[in-house]
Amino acid sequence: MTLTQLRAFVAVARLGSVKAAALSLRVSEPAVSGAVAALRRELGDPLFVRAAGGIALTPGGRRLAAGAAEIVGLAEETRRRVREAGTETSYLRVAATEPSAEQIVPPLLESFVRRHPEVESSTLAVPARVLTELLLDRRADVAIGPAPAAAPGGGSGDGDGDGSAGDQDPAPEAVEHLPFLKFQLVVVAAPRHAGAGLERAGDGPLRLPLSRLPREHWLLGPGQLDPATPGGAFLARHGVGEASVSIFPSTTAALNAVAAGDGLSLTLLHLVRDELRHGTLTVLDIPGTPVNGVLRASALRGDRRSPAASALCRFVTTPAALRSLLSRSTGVPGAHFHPTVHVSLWS
Amino acid sequence: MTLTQLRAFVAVARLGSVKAAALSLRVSEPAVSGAVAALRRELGDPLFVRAAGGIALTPGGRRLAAGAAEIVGLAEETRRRVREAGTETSYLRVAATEPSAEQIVPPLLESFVRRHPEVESSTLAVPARVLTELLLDRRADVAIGPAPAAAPGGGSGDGDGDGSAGDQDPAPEAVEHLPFLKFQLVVVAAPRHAGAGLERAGDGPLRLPLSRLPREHWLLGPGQLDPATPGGAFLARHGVGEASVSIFPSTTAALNAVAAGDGLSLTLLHLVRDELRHGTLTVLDIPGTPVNGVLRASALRGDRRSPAASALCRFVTTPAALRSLLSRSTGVPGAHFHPTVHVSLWS
DNA sequence: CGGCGACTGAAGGGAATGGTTAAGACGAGG
DNA sequence: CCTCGTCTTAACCATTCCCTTCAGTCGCCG
Repeated sequence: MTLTQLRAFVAVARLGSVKAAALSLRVSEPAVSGAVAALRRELGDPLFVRAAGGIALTPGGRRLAAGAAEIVGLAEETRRRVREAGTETSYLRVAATEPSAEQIVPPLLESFVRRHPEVESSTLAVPARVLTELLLDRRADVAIGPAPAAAPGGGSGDGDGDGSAGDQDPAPEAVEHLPFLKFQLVVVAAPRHAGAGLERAGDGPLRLPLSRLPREHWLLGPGQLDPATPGGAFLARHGVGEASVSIFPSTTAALNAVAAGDGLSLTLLHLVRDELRHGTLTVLDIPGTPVNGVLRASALRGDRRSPAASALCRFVTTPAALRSLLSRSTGVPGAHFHPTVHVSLWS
Repeated sequence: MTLTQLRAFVAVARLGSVKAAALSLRVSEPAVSGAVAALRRELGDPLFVRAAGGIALTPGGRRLAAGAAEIVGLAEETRRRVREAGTETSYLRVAATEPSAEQIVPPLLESFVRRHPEVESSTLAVPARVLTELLLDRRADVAIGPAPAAAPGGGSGDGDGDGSAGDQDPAPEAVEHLPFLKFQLVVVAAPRHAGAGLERAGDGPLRLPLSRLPREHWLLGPGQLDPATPGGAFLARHGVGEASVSIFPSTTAALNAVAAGDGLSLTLLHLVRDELRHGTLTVLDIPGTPVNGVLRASALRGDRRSPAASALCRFVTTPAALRSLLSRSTGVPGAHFHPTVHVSLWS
C-alpha cells in the first residue's frame, strides 16, 4: 500500500474512470490500472466493478476511497505544514475527554490565549485511556482530563505485571501529571421529576436508592459513559448501561433535556450553580455521590515539551485559570476559534 | 515520503532513539536512520536533534510526528476495514454543517436507525462549501445542510466561467439535491435584554435597527459564521464579524448563554418554540428576518450511491422524518452513538 | 585519554515501485 | 457482426525503496 497507489485509487473513485484518472494525474492508463491492481491484490477486494455509465464501488472500495482520500489529504497537509514550520506562531494541541473538551478546556484556553495571543490552539476530544498515548505520539501537546478512577474493590492498583521483552512503550514516567482542580460529580434532575415517586426526606433533597439507577432514564453527553473516567465508572458500577442511556450531541444539550424533565444526568457540581439556584435543576441524594475526582493536565517531561505546552502547564495552576473555570463560560472570541475535533482511536 | 519512512519516524519520535525504534520495528539501525534521512532531505528540516537524555524535536519535527502518526494509524485502520468489508452491516456517513450536525441530523438519524437497525452511522461536521467535495471523494455518503444562500446583489448566479481544460472535477450533476425542510432563522435574545435600550412598539416584539447589529454581542455555535450558509451570509451582510462574536462549543451552549442575557443569537425558529413560550427567549423584530431557507440532503446520483444512502434519501421526505425534526430532540440510544467528527478541510 | 554506546555513511543487492509502449479482452451500440 | 472506446495484461526498463553488513564518527563518562 503506497501513497501513489492510494492517490491513483482516489482519482479513479472520484472521476469514475481509469482513463479520466490517468489524464488528471498525467500518467498513462496502465500506470493507474496497475496501481489499482496492486491494491486489489493486497487487500483481496475487487474495490470496484464496471457498471453502466462508469464504475460502482464495492463496500470495501467505498471504505478504501474514504480512507485513501483522508490519508492522501493528510499527507499533503503534513508536508506543507512541516515545510512552513519555520514561520510558526507557536501551536498548542490540547487533548481532553469529551466533557472536559466541552466545558473545561474552552474557558481555560480562552483566558490562556488572552495572555498569550501568539498561541494558536486546537482541541481534540478523545476517550480517557488514549490521552497518554496521544502525548507519546506527539499528536497532542497537553492532555486534560480526570485522573483515572481508583480501582473499586481489591486489585493491585495499576501494576500491570508485564514481564515480556517490552520493546513497546517508553517509560510511562515520560509523562508528567499536574492536578489543578478538584471536582464533585452529582446526579441532577428537574425538580418535578419528583413525580416519578422519589422519596423526599422532609425538606431535604430527593432520595434515590442505588438499585433504581439502572431503571432510570439517563441523558448524557458523548463520552460520559467512558468507564475510564470517575463518572463513567460510577455509572458502570451501578449497572447503568447503554440500554438506559440516551446520548445527546453535547453535554449542554443533555442538561437542557434534563431540565425539561426527560431524565437524569451526571454533571460537575460547579457548572450548574445557576440552574440549582433558579430551581431548574436539583441535586439528587444518592449513596456514593458526590463522586469526587481531580482534573489534571498532562504533558511530556521537560525538554520534550513544546514551549506553548510548558506555558499552559504553568498557567493551569494559577488563580487566573481557576477563576476562568469557576466563572460562567463566556465563549471564545471568534477570531481564535477552532472547533473541537473528535479523534477516532486506532489502538 | 513513504509510509515506511513515516512509520520509522513515528517510532523514533515516540521512543526517543534510533536504536530503540530499530529494535521495535525489528530492522537494523541504519534502516531507520536512512528513512529519517530521506524525510529530512525531502522536507528540508532536521526534524530532530540529539539532546540530553534522548532527542528533541524541532517545530517541523513535531508537526511531522503528529501528521505521521495520524497517517500511519489511518493506513492501518483503512487496511483493516477494507479487509473485513465483506461482513459489513451497511454503513452510513453523514456530512453536515455544524449547526445541522448538532440539531438536525441527530433526531433524523435516530428515527432512521430505528427503522433500519442494521445501519451503522456516523456524522461529520464541515464547512458548507466542502459538502459536495466530500460526496465526490466518497468520504461521506449523504450531505445535509442548507441550500446555498442566493447571491445578494447582482452577479450571474453560480456560473463560474471556467474555460480551462478542466481535467479536475466530474460534472457537478453527479450530485443530486433533495430539499426536505423549509426553515426560518430568527434573531433571539433574553427578554430582559430590552434593558439595553431597544425600542418596543406597543405590545409588539422588540425592534432592533440593522445598523446596530455589528455593535451587539453575538453568541454563536461553531460554524454559524460560515458565509456559505444563509445565516452566516445574513450576519456578514450586515457587518457582524469575528470582532463582535463569541463562539461557544455548541449551538445549544450559545443559546443557553443568550437565555442568561449575555447577548444575541441566530437560531432556527422551530427549535426554540418551548423557550419562546416559556419566555426565556424572545424573537427580535429585525428587517430582513426571518431569514428563509431550505435544508436539503445531497448524495451522488443513482448507482454510485450506497444502499444506506438511498434509504436515507428516501426517508428524509417522509412524514416520519418531518415529525422527528419538529419534535423536541430526544438524544440517540447509547448503543448507536458515534460522536460527531469535525473534519478539517485540505482543499 | 581510552573506551563505549549511539548514530551516520558507504557500498551493495534484492525487491518493490512507477512508469512506458504494444497488444489483447470486453462491453456497448450501431 | 463489427467497431469503438475503455480497461487490462504483458513485457520491459529506470528508479527508488528498503534492508543488510561494515566501517566509520561523534559525544559522553570514567
